[in-house]
Amino acid sequence: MPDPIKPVIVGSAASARPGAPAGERPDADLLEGLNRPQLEAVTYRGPALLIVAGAGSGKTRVLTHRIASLLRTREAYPSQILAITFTNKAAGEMRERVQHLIGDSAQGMWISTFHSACVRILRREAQQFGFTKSFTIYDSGDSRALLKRLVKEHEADAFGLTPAGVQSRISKLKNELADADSYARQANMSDPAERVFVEIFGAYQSALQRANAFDFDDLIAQTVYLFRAFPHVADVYRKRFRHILVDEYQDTNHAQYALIHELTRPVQGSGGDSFSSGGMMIFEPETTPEVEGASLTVVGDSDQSIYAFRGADIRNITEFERDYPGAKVVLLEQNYRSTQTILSAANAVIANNFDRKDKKLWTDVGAGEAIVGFTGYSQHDEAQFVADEIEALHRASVPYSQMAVFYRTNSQSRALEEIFIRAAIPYKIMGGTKFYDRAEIKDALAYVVAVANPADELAVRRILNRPRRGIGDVTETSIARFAAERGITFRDALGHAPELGVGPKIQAAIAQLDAVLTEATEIMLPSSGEIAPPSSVTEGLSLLLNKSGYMDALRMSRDPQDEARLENLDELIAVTREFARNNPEGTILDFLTEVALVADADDLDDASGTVSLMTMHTAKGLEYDAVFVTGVEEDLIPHRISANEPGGPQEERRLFYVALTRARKRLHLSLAMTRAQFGEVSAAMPSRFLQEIPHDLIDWRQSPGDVNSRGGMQSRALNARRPGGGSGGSGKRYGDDLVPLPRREKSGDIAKFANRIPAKVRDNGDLQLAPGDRIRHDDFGEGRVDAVTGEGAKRVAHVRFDSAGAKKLLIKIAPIVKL
DNA sequence: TGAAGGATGCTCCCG
DNA sequence: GCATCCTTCA
Repeated sequence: MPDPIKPVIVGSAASARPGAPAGERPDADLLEGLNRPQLEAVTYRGPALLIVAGAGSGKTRVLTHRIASLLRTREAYPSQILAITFTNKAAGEMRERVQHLIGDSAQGMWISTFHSACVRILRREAQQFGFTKSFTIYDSGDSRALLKRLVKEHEADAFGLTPAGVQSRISKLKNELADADSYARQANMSDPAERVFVEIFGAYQSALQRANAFDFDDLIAQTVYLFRAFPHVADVYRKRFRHILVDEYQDTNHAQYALIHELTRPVQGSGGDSFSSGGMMIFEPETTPEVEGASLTVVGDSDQSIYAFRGADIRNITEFERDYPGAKVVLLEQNYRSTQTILSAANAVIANNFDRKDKKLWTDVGAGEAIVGFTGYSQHDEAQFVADEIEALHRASVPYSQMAVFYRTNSQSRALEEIFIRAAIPYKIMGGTKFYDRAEIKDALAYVVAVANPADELAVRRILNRPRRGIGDVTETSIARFAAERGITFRDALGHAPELGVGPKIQAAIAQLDAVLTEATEIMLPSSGEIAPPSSVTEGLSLLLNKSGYMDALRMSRDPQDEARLENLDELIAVTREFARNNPEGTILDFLTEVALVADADDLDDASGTVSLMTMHTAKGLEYDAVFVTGVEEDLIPHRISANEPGGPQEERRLFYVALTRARKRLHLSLAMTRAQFGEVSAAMPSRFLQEIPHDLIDWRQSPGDVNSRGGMQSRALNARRPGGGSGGSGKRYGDDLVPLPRREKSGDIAKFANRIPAKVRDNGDLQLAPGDRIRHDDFGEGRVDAVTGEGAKRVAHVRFDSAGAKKLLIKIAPIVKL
């Protein structure tokens, strides 16, 4: 069945070019070497296509070949293609691969993330609804800072509202396309905390508007709003994009879903002028002047959905066929990445999720190496093992660049780093402490923003006293008051230093800052109206940093860290030069967009011969010959916080599944028996997920049992039955009581798991539960319902289990029965 | 106004 | 264990 295919025309594909004889398709070379489902995914033509792509099943290949095929057969102009990827990096790679396939004719496609695509649209259309095209993009730090001020002003802490809490609620609401007004209508306004929240939400939104700024969530939500409020604007994009492709569809949230929905709507042909731009499409002249909706291709794998915590809605993919009737579904189940051993382990783990459709990945590359397991006494011990193993593999000529180390939380990287430095292993941390999150970089960018978008008060306030100019709270308030009285912006108030009623020294400082900003504005946004060259970004930034005294202050400082800060600023200047090189037409706005959306400085170069360290989330979409999954412990993976969220444990299992399936040839699983967190050492337990892997797949160099009994190298180890909670009075530091293993019925009994895998998605229908009801859960046992919240498919039962404690469960799919 | 020092709380994941 | 916040004092 997986036999490589000579260009075979599959059904509907032929209709794409009725005249072209089989075998002479212009895209024939693009179809070579594809297996049958892949071929179908590339050549199917129709309004909607869902490609269910298991891990490593070649979906990037399918997507790029599909795009290339559309272009090659002249079914689409490049400008009619919109491809959405999950990260900027993925977008860059996809563009490169398409270009490689069809050459320069790929120019003009939009291949980008949701956020970049929306910024592009908003920059063009912002003036439609009260913004200008030079709007600022607030990252989560910026909105946090703004909310902090608002929470303080509204004295909301008295109601238990924190900036972080408010921020995450607002973010969730925006992902659901709720705004302050619509939320207020259905909120319980008799609750004072709720009332204050609504006030803050409203104030936050109007502050953003005043600052001519969007936060991350707004980029999507406001674009949807724009399309809905101004159909003629939406029509422009509907006519333009005839083929929309979305990768990682399982991780889209409701707002993103709605955006795609808006874009794929048919165009109501109010004006007949529209056909010129879509010239390739042929319409029956006698039918109504309506352009049919764009063709939509989505690719996803519900087993790899790992962003529910930030609003991703797995139903977008599971209900695709309902949303797009007549949609074609193609399943890619052959894995080309991993060995059978790795796949078997991953399959066994994910099979424990009760709310999934069964799907089996297979490969024909053979069993390969056993999975290597290791249990360290401490996280340093574990890190040492990883380092030793990496060295051994390197000596066996596995390049460093083909090895990666994953962990659940960023804080785990520190121990690894320490050991790697000592072992002289070249490594690089992906993500983590972000370059653009550093204070000095944010300061520098705030200077640039103050020039590009003077309405952005937050940015101007940020640089007001950086470097120290003796401008404190008092002065800042008088500037704000002056601005309010005169009805001018905060930025413009800086130009009136003598009228502010402050001391002469401070007047001079303000006037100096104003002069620097004005001078930089002339460079980056010349008043003559001509467009400054991209090199003006470098020029303007250097001027701002030098004439403001920012650089000098760092140079004079005796704080050793300030030297590193100077280097970072040099790095930023280098980034602007690079930007100018890559974007001959780039403006200051393009530059700011790029740095706001490319959050990590890691896109630089991966081929540089270093081991990659990253979180399991960051690992999505990547692959390596050798993978080390570290910290495979309870409370880490699954993470402690996930236990009380509906669907949390399942999401953690999917995350672990994603981590395992990144490995091509070698997989290492490691954990530590003790882990230091918050400065204190505590005992750790092996993750329940370890037990879900068939035991004969793991070769334990040192199993939890070994560490437990201090070297009794019996392989009873992990799988051994534990004496029930017994503490066997050992005085040893790593005695039994420190390392209780998760409860287990019988050693080696995989069969137990088999009956937990239902053939289809579990569905309790509209099971009714009320407070006081008793229920039984497959995993947690019996318990009593305390409350029921939510509506429809999202109803959640708050259950107090007799032994497992309080949990929240999604009533529709939880493995529960009413007693 | 700003430096120093202590108290606090936090950390799960991302564009 | 660390960064950030807050108070205190010069």
